[in-house]
Amino acid sequence: MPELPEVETVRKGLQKYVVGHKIQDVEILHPKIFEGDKSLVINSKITGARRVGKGLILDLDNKYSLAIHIKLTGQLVFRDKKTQNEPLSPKVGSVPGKFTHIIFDLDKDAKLYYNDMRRFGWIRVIKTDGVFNLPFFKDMGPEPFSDKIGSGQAHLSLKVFKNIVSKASTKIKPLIMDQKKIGGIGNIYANDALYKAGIDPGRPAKSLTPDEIKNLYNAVLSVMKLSLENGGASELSFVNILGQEGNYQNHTLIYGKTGQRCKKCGSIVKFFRLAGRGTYVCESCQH
DNA sequence: CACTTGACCTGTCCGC
DNA sequence: TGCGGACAGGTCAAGT
Repeated sequence: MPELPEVETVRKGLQKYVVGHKIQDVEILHPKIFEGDKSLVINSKITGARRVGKGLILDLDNKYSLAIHIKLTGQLVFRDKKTQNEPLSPKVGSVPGKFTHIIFDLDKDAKLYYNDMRRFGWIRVIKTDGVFNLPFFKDMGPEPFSDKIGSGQAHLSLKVFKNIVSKASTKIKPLIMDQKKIGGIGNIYANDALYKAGIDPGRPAKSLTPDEIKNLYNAVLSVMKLSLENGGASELSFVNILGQEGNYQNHTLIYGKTGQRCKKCGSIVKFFRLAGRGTYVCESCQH
């Protein structure tokens, strides 16, 4: 579930609360999550928070960076004297908690906790100028909104989107979720965007007409913009930097609505598996 | 090469 | 009440 809007929500929080702090120590409670030598980041100051696709980068003032991926259930929660009384979502519980695996001890009595119930996520120490040598970042496709937010990743303009879609024989849903082709789109927004654009997720990408491509492009931007405005979707474990939930899960168009009636035509929403992923479709609205 | 399946994990939900 | 099994979704590795 953490897709572009969720990860961007975390990035904004890191920028606001964590950037400017110095890392005094790193407590590694679960070694698998933290890759690299923690002594390379201790006593350095955090100078910036970037996002590339669904990945995060904390830049330090010593030419090193922390690359972070929260995968499905990762949480980054900041606490200091001012924020320690802010209510935490039940999805966090307490910090440190049962699923706290990494604790960054920051200056000014602040801490940044990394929680991850399923432990799929990772934090890597890497040289700042080597971030894009990591395959995950190197292979990231162009992104929606990168002209306005993000880190200078190539921009997914309509022209670029058309070029990607019109050439691919892959089914349209797995295509737009392929991070190498387009950065940031995951299952929730792929489902909602295809529904909004009235396109069958199983259509071969190159069968889409220019109008359909344009509609889908606008639908992707629209659902993600709404989610950004709502602080992301908190279906599973997602919370922002203060441990608070987003609200897009209450605005999904078709994601998670199996058996309910389509808001456009009243047909029953169907669920099936496409390329291994849960897929929701209104068969009378999506062609 | 494209595509599918399994692995990584654990909480939640459903049926019996 | 409890137990087994399916399921959730991001990415990578391995298999077809």
